[in-house]
Amino acid sequence: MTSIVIGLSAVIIAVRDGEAVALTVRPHDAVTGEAAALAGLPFGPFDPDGHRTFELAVRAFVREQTRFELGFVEQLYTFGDKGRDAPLADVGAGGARVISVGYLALTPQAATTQAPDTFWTPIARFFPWEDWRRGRPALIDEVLVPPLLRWATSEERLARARLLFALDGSPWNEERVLERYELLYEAGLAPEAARDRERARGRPAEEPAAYAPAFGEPMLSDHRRILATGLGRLRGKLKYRPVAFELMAPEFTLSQLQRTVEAVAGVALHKQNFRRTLERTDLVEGLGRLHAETGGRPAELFRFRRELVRAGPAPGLALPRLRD
Amino acid sequence: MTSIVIGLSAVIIAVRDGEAVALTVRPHDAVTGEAAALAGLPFGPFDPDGHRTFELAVRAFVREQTRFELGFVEQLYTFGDKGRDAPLADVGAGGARVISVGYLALTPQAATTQAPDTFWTPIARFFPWEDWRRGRPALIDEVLVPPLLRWATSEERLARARLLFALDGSPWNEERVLERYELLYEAGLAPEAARDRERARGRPAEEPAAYAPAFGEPMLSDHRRILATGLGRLRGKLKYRPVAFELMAPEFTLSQLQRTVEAVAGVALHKQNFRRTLERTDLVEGLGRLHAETGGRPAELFRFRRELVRAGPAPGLALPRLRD
DNA sequence: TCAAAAGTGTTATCCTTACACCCATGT
DNA sequence: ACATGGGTGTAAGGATAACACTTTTGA
Repeated sequence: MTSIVIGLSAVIIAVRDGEAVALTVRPHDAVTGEAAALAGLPFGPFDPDGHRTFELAVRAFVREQTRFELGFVEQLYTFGDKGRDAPLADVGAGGARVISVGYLALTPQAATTQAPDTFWTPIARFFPWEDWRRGRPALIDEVLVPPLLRWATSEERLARARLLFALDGSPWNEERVLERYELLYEAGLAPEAARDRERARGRPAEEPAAYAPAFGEPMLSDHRRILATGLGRLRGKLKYRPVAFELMAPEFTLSQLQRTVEAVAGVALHKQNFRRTLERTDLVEGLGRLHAETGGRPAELFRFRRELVRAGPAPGLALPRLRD
Repeated sequence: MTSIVIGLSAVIIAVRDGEAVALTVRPHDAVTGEAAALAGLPFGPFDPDGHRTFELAVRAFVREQTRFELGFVEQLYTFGDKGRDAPLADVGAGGARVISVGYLALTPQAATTQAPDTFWTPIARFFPWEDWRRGRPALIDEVLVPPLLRWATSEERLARARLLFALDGSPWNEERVLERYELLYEAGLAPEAARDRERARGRPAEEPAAYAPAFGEPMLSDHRRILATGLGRLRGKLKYRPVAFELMAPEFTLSQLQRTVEAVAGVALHKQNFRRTLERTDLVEGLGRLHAETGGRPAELFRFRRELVRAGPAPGLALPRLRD
C-alpha cells in the first residue's frame, strides 16, 4: 500500500513598493545540488512524531527555511488530487502519495530577515491578469482570450470564461483567483497542465522551461494553485476581518493603508469613501503626529486599534471601487 | 517513524420537522461487535491507491455507509492536533497518527435512504446552547456560566467567555459555534476533554458514559469539533451564498424556507424583511400554484432559480433578526 | 366567527456613492 | 506660484429595520 506523506506549504504575503509579493524558494536537488528551474513556496514535510499541530509545524519550518517569525497564520485548504502532486513529492518520499496542506501567512514588510535562495517575488509574475489597478490589463484580451475562446467549445465553458475574466461587460470579481487559475489549467494554458499530463502517463516530465509570460510564471508542484487559493482568500477576508493591518507597520498613513489594500485586492479604490468607511469602523486611531516624506502635504500617522480584535469580532475594510 | 493515516469525516446536515439534524453513526467494534457508546460522524479512511480526490472518497464512503448520494459537498478543515485523535484511530491503524479532513454536505430531507446504525440526530443534542429561536436558552446562564466564570481566572478568558456566550449584554453571534465549543473544551466542560487528557497520559480512557446534557452530548474522536466547524461554516455561508436551497425540496413555500434557515442559524427572523430582501435578490420564483396544508391560508409555492448559480456568483439570504 | 398562517404598505434611519472643494508642504 | 498629495462637506439614492395592517383558509 502506498504510504502517505503530508506536505505543508506556506503562502506568505507582504506588500513592498506598492506590489503584493510572496515569499518563494528555489530548492536545491538533494543529489545534484542544482537549483530548481522553477520557484516554489516554502514547503516542508509534516513530521508526525515531532509536530504537535500543523500550525506549529508551519511556523517551525518557515523559521528554518526563511529565518523569520510568522505572525498571522491560517489554514487554507488541503489538496489531495492525484496527478497534481509533483516533484517535491519525490524528495525523501519515494513514490508516496503527497497531500498538501496549504497555509496563509501575512507579514509587514519590516520582517525581512531572509535566508539564501528565498525571494520576495511579485505575485503579478504568477498571475499577471489579476492587477486591475490601472484598468483592465491589456493582456487579457490580447493574449488570454483568443485561446480561451478556442477552448470554450460548450455553452458552459464559455459562460465560465465570460464570468471569470469579465468578458462582454460582466464585472470583474477580484476574489475568484483560484477559479481563474483552474480555468487556465483546464484549458491547458497553464504550463503546469502539460507537465502533470506527462507525469500521469508515467513519463518523468521536465519542468516547463520556456513559457509565455502572459499565462504567468509556473511554479513547482501544485504551488501556483495554492498561491491562487491564498490570494483569493486574502482578498475576500480583507472585507470582513481586519487582516490588512497584518501587512502594515505599527504606524502608517491612510494612503499607505489604501495602497496596501489596493496592491492585494488588485483594484483602485475611491479615496474619500475608503476613508469615511474606515472612520465609521473605528479600526484606526490618529496619533496626532505627522509623516513628512512624499512630496505633498504631510499625512497624519495612524495605528490599528488591535485591542478591538480581542474585544469582539472586528469587521474588515470597505473596498469602494474607483471607476470600472 | 509513525505512519500517517488520513481519515475523512462528513458533516451531513438536513432540516427535519423544524430541527437541524446531522447524520450520525454508531460504529461497531471490529472485534467484539459491540456498538460504540457514543455517536460519531460518518467516517472513512482515505485510500491513497483507490481514491483520486478527497471529495470522491467522501462521496464513496458516505454512499456505502449511509446508502445515499450527496449533492452539495465542500471541504471544511483539516485537523491534525496530537491528542485529539481518538478511538477510531485504532481501527485498522495501530498507533498511526490520524489526520482528519472534515467535509460539509447538505441534503434536502427527501434523501432518506438510510443504512442500519445511522441516525439523523438533532444538532441541538450536541450543542444545546446554540438554539436562540425562542430567546436566550436558559441553560446558558443556569448551567454553563457558573463553571465558566470559575474557569475564567484571567481578564482574557473572561473577555472570551463574555463575547462568545453573549454575557453582560454583548450580542449573540451565531457563527462562532466552533469557538464556543473550543472554549468549553478548554475549560474542561466538554466531556471529551477529560478523555483526551487521560489518553495523552497513555491510559486507554473510556468514552464518557454519564455527562450533563447541558454541556452537549459528546461524540467519538474529534467529531464534535468537526460538527461545530461545519455548523459554523454553514451559518456563515448562508449569508453570502444560496446554500439554504440545498436543504429544500424543489418546491417550497417562503415560510418553509424561513423555518429552515431559522433552524440552521438558530435565530428567529423577521418575516416581512426576510421576504423583502429575498425579493430583491431574485433568487426564487413564484410558481403561481398554492400549497394548502398548514391550517391557515394556503401559501404560494416557489422554486430556487438554480440557473443563477451558473450565471454568476449568486448571493445568500439576509438574516434580519427578530427581537434580541 | 375565530384562530392561524400568508401576505402587503409605509416610514425613519443609516449607509453608500458620487460629486466638488479646500489645505499644507517642497521646489 | 504651483504641483503634489492630504483632507473635508454634502446631497441623492438605496437598503434596512421597525412599525401596523389586511387576506384567506380550516375548524
